[in-house]
Amino acid sequence: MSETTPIHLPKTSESERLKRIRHTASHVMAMAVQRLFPKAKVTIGPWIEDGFYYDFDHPEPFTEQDLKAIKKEMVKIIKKKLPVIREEVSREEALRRIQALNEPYKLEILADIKEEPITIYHLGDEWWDLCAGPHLDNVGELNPDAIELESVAGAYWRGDERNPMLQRIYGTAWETPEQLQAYLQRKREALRRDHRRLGQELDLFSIQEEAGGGLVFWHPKGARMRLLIENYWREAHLRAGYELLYTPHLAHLDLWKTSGHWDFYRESMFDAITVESQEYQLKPMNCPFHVLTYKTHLHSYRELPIRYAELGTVYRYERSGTLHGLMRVRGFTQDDAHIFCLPEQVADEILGVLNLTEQVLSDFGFRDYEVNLSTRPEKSVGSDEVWELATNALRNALDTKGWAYKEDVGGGAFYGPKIDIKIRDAIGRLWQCSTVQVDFNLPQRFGLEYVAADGSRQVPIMIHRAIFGSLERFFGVLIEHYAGDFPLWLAPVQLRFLPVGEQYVSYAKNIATDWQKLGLRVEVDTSGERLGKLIRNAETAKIPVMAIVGSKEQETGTLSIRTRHGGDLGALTVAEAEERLLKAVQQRCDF
RNA sequence: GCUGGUGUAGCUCAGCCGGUAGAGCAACUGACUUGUAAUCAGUAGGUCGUCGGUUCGAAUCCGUCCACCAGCUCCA
Repeated sequence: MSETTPIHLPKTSESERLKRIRHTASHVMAMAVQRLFPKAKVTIGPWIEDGFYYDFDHPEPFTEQDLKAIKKEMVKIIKKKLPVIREEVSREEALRRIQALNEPYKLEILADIKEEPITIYHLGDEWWDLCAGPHLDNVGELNPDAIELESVAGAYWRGDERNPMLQRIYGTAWETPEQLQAYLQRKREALRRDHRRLGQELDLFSIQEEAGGGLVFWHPKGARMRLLIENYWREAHLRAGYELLYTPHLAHLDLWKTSGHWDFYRESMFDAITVESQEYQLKPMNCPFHVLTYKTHLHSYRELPIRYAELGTVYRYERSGTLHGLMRVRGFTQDDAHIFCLPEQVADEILGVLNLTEQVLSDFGFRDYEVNLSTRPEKSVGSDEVWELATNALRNALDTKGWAYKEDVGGGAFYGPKIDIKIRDAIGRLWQCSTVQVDFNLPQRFGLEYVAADGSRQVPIMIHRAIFGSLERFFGVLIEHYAGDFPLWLAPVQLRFLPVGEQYVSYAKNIATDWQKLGLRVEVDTSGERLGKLIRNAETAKIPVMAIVGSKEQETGTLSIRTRHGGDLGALTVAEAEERLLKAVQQRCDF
């Protein structure tokens, strides 16, 4: 693939200077807004990793034009070089001053501040805000050419949808104009890689209004890639000691009541379907089906661990506003697996999952991860001891694996703690894909058991895990990671023959037919265009290898090879080209 | 679901204050006989997202619903 040099830009949290710049910029923006729109009430305006925002309560929506005017006003304020002055006041004094300004949201914020004295930051003597800081010493330190107001969006007061909707203005501010340009360049790069755009351009998939939002159609080229991904996955799992299952897409609603999903997950489930006065539920998860499969036999401790894997398609209700290309959909296929094991096997099994995950992800080009361990949430089932045991098992596996991780307290599933693995893509973005969860809940609910060495019946421990997470999302991430420029082994079309004239089409077709039989994905361009156009078309289709055929090639039994990244490689015999192709595919490297 | 924006040909988009649609690319046809990122000419292609309203007349104004986009909220 092409080596896109990652642009290194500090995040706010990594830079004390940026924190000050963005905090101050946010206040300057708020001041500018209130000068232009006296009806605007201020709320909060923190820094975020790439910039800052400020939420306003204002009766009319802000427009793009308004943003330009606000930026202009900010520049005026910056040019005044107003000093930023910190003042400490008593709670009473702060209250008095806020009331004088008639800022209701500030009153609420004040009520939430526990400490005293209250800190206030003044911009000269023209404007002030409650704020903990830190700030620049003077607004004149802001560089107007390193600031940009980006967008307006709705946001609930205090992030609660029962509260009034405010208007949030997003902005970004940097130390230098060069940094701002690099940031904007990174945004353009993300846009270039957008899987929704590439999915259409490369004809990989579609989501159609006629069918409904969040429902994915895999087109022939996308389907070829999915098949490759699935085949890889099945082989890897069979080698790792998993058994493969296929289970139905729906089941009696009662099954979901037994599993607990009806109680804990109903808001994400489609409504039940009534058939012959019985209620059926489209599955939002595969676990109960794997549990039922386990239950079809009485198992001995000698059989454990049992590892069931399935590419299981699930349907989840997602609110319409949250759908997003392949990343957030209503129907998707999980690469799901459930491991039933003995308590003493848990640590090893989790380690095995982490090893398999690393192998699979790295084969797809992802070698950089961010790992989170999520602990017990408020809404959950099971005893404290059981949670403790499960959480420790995950911790131990991570320690053995030697992976650094962060703990997300309260971020676990309702039925157990989990490890989440985010993968870092070519431009440094993180994507949630893999997950490993210990589940002490479902086995109990379904009365799972095995016969122990002493003949007693015991409850097995269940581990739930996915590596890709969802094939749809993983495909989306792959598209963005490679910018549609897939490695040879994954490319939907690996090679295209470009005949210089129509009389060479049959020569190309003969080789193409042979190569197809070897499992290579090749095609012949029969459009009859000139070579320049044929190359251009192959390039825009991001086909990794081109084989040019004309009189020279036909006479000598050769192919002139041009690769997408290596340019013209000159003539190779058909046999040489074939060998190199097969080898490159097998080794998952470039031609 | 909420706030704001958007929806015109397969794709990207133009179409002012209302007078029943246009470009480029793609597609198709023909000519050109072509050698490493765009040959030329022609043809065809649209209930202007949906349904309703205002009007003599609606792509254009109003309402509704749907979808998408930026966020919020949610997210096993």
